[in-house]
Amino acid sequence: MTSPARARLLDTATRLFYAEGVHTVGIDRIIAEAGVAKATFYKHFPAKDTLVIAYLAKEYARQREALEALPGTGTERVERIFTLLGDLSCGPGFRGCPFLNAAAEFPDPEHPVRLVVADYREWFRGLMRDLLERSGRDDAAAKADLLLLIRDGLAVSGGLGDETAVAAGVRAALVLAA
Amino acid sequence: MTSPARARLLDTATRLFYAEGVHTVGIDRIIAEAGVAKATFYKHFPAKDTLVIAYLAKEYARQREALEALPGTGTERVERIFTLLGDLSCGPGFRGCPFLNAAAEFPDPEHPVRLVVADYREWFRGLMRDLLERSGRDDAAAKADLLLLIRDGLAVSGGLGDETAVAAGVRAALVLAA
DNA sequence: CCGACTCTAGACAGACCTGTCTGCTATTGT
DNA sequence: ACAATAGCAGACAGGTCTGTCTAGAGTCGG
Repeated sequence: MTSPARARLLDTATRLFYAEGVHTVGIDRIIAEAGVAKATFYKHFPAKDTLVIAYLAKEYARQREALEALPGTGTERVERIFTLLGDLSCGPGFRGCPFLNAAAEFPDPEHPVRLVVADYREWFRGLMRDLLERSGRDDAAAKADLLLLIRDGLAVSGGLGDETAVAAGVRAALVLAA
Repeated sequence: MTSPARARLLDTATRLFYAEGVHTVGIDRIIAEAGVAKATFYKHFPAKDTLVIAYLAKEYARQREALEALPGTGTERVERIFTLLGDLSCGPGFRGCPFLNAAAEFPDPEHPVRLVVADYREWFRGLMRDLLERSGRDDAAAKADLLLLIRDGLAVSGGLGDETAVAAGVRAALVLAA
């Protein structure tokens, strides 16, 4: 189903979009670094926006798999998730949340890119609420909202190289889940 | 010292940069909406980056004045600040934090734009720490880190139209200050 | 009244952008 | 063997971007 050229395009776009932003990276550069002809690119992706959406959708699926595959149930998994997020946010090559970075470049809230971002956030919020409820926490919905907000803060702080704020956010999330 | 043309340029740039992003708004549009000739623009701002930095510096000064002029001392003012931030984040025309939005468009952490963003965040963190210390809170530094992270989360959530997350963030900040 | 200064209007260069199109080659299924 | 498919290479059009430049109009202090 997925051709090697398409996969190379998506991988290259993922790397460049995340590292340098969506608007600053042009099609020419993506096809050059992917080693793909321009006509081939436009065969697989009718427009650049399509590629951006594919990039975010793939990232969404990747995170979903990663977080849902973590061991533990209920708040135990919440703790694992935030510990992992904190480590990633301080790790090399971290440049913030791909969804938040993309949203900052697409001001129109009705744009498909923004809809993927909204989907991602709703999924994360629901995951938090389910895990909290599974451990019998009251106010699971409100706590899930706060965990989502802390997640955003971790991504921002990590992307700006503020490791002490990341540590504070992880601690707060662990307290909230405990 | 500041000419009317320069002020008009900066005001127009502030409006457009905040509403639509830095890279998507071109010089031509700014000078057209400001009613200023191109040569005049390049006389006041040698390059577009200069205008971006002036935009952020002015926003920095504006927020600094606004928050430092709020009544109350210590944690009382922290509470006022986060209540205000929460209201603004849910208000009309809110499109996220101008510093975080700009940072997302400038990946190089050494870029002058990023340095202004870092300055702003350090000021906010220091303000929080001072206010907490003034009220005799222990772990003022750690709490200030968390308040900064919550501030980031408020801006992100508000910018994405997530009012419930904003409310959760404000509640958490008030609890933290109490 | 004059020289310095600020501003307007807009042409222009050079680069870069997206997206289309034409040829050509290699592979693969029937 | 042959047709269909996938891909490569690159020219091209039409637009937008930043930044420079020319030419002239208005203003104000001395």
